Amino acid sequence: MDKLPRPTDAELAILRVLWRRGPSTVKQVHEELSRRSPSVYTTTLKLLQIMTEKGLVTRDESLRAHLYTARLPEEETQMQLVGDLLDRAFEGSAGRLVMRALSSRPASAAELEEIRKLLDRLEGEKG
Amino acid sequence: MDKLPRPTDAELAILRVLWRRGPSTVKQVHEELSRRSPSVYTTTLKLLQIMTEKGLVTRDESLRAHLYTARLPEEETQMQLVGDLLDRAFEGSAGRLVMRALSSRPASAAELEEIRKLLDRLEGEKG
DNA sequence: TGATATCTACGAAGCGTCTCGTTGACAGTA
DNA sequence: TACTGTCAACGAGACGCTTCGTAGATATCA
Repeated sequence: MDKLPRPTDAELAILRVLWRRGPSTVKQVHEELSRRSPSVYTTTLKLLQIMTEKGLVTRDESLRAHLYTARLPEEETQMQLVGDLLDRAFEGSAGRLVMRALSSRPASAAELEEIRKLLDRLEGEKG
Repeated sequence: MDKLPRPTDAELAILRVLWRRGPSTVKQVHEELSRRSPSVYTTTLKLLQIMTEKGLVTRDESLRAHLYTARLPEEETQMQLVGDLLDRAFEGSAGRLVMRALSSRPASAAELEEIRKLLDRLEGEKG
């Protein structure tokens, strides 16, 4: 039953807050978001309601201030988003996406090392 | 003057056709798209008109059947899209995006090798 | 010339996203 | 009880995306 829709930009911003903070009230999410760009409380509320309908978040109504939680962990959503972009713009080729990512942004030496290890592991599997 | 907007899904599908075929008429783009999912000619036309307004494509009107061309090459658009995703879902960390991409889709041995070479080059630059 | 095919242009409609104002429920406090 | 603050719910409006129907211009051909 569970094909969750791709989150929109505004929804993703909310998910980032929920991943960082864990279960949060509308007020908490709103304060976090308003720190970067001021907005109105009810906008955040409305988005969380829509996200609940879509299944992107779950809601605990046992307290007066409802608690919202991201339904999928950050890693899973990231994989979904990357897979999506892969199909839409890279004809499914992960290799080319990686090339573009590494060319467009510098990665730290530690990250590069980690990627190298992942490559070793992947090539080992094929081996 | 040139901050082009991020192309939508339908727009990206059209851009893919233009990158593959080069300058094309509405009819050619539409036939290519309809192969995968049937649609109406004027839908493709309307999208190309909007994309012209946005600057995503340019139009050569010298012939009766106008010729549309992608304004940016595929590589550049791909870098823009990856950078966008990086900011929206990976807090700017290219390393983590690469990890997710490689974990979520198998890459060919040749691609892995190419990535390895890129890593060598990048680490060489850092010295 | 007149009929037909091929194009572009235009506008509207359905839908989703995002924002915001208003209302009403509920708790705490004087 | 009355006042105040906090919260969710609801609905409307603006905008963008996508689709499509229709109209009008232009070429082709009998």
